[in-house]
Amino acid sequence: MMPASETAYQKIRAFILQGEAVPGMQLTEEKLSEISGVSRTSVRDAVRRLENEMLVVRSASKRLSVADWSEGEVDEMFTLRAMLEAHAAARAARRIDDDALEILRGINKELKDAVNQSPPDIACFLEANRRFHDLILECAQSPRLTKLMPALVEQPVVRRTAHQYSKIQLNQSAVDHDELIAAFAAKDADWAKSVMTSHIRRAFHSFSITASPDRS
Amino acid sequence: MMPASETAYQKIRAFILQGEAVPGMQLTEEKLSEISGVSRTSVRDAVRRLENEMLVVRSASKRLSVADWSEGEVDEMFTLRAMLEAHAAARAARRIDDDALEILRGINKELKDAVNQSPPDIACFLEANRRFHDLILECAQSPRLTKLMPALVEQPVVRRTAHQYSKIQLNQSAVDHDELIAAFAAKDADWAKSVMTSHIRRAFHSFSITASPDRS
DNA sequence: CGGGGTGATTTTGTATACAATAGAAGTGCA
DNA sequence: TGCACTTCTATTGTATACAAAATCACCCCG
Repeated sequence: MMPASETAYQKIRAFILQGEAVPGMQLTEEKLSEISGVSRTSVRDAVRRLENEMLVVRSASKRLSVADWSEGEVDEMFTLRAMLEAHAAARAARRIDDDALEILRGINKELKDAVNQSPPDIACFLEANRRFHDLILECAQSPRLTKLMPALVEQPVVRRTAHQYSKIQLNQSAVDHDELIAAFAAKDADWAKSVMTSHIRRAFHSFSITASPDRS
Repeated sequence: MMPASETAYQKIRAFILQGEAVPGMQLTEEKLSEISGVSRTSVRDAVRRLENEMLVVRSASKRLSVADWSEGEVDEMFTLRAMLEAHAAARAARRIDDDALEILRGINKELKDAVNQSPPDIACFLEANRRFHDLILECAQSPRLTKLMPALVEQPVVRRTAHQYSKIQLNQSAVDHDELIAAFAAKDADWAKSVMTSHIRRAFHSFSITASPDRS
C-alpha cells in the first residue's frame, strides 16, 4: 500500500496536469482531500511538494491555487533548466560507466520506436524521454542538483507541446539523444554540455512557436 | 504571534547551525518537538523545509538526521550557487532601478563598517552580506530562481569560514560588491555575471584553504 | 447611495490520539 | 554458540477535532 501522502501527491498532480484544473483556480485543502481520498493532513504534505514544484502557489493569505505562469516565467524556467541539465550532462560525461551508457541506448531505442508509430505514441515518447533525462541526472551524482531539478520539470509545458510536435521535431530529440550518448561515450564533458543546451533550447523554441496563437 | 511551524523552523535551524548538532546525528520528531516547543504536526512542517534546504536528510527508513556533506558536495554546491547567483546578477543588471541601486550602496556601506571594526564584526558582515545578495535576487525578478536558491544557501559553510576570514578577504568581498554595483549602474549584464562568478568562487577557495587541516 | 464595521462562514493552522512500520532486543532451537 | 524468529519499543504516518485567521455578506450609519 502506498503512503497516503504519496497517493495525494500523485492524484493532485494528475488533476492539475491532465487539464482538469484551470490555471489560477482556487484549491482548498478540503477539496483536494476529497479528490485524493485521504485526510487533510496528508494532503498538506502533498501540497508542500507541489508548492516546491511550483505547480500550486500560495497567496498572501495562504490560500492555494493552480499555478499560472507568465510567458516570461516559462522562458526563465527553460533557461534555468538548460543551465542545470547542461551542467548535469557535463558531470555525467565524466562519471558515466558502460552499463549506464548501454541502458541509455536502450531507452533511446524505445523512444525512437514510439516516434515511428503512426501516429507517434506521445505517451511512450514522454515516458522514455523522462527516463533518459532522469538517468543522466543520476549519473551526474549530485544530490543537490537532484533536489533542484523537480522545481524545473515543466511537465505541463512538455505535455501541452508534445501533442503538437511534428514527427520531424520528435525525431530531432532522438538525434540529440544519440549525440549526447556519443559525447558520453567519448567522456567529453564540454560536448555533452553543448548538446544538452541545444537540446533544451530547441525544445523551448518549438514550444514558443506551437504554443503561440494560430497564425492562420 | 509567529506561526508554530515558523517557530519550529527557526529553532531547529538555529539548533543545527549554531553547532549544537553534530553532522549525522539522529533527530526524532519528538525531540525536535521538545526543542521547538510545538507539536509534532508543526515540526513535520518545518522539517519539510529543512529537508529542501538539505540541512536535514531522511534515511531510507524515513528517519531524520543532521546533514553531513562530503567535500565533493560542498564543491558542487558552490558551483551551482555560482551559476545561479551569476544568472541572477545578469538578470538584475537588466532590471534594477536607481532606488534599489541606492539601497545596495547603503548595505555595502554597512558591510564595510562591519569589516573595519577591530576586530571585524562578523555577525554584522554576514547579515549585510545576506541582505546584499537577497536584494539582487529580488531585483532579478525570477520566482523560480527565488525558489531554488534556499537549497544553496550554505549558511553552515559561510559561518564556519567567515570567522576565519582575514580582514583582507573580508575587504575583498566589499570590493567585489562595489564592482557589482558599478556593473548594475552600467546595466551591463555580462559584467555583473562575471563579477558574481568570481565573487562566489573566491569565497569557495577561501573556504577550501581555511577549512583544510592545518599545514603547520 | 456609499463606506465601514460586525457577524457568519469558509479556510487554514495546530494539537492530540491512534495506527502502521521499522529497529532492537530477547528467546529458543539446532 | 550462532542464527532465525518473535516480541517489544521507538519512530514515523494518518485521521480527527478544535482553534485561529481570513473572506464574505450583510446591515447600519452617514
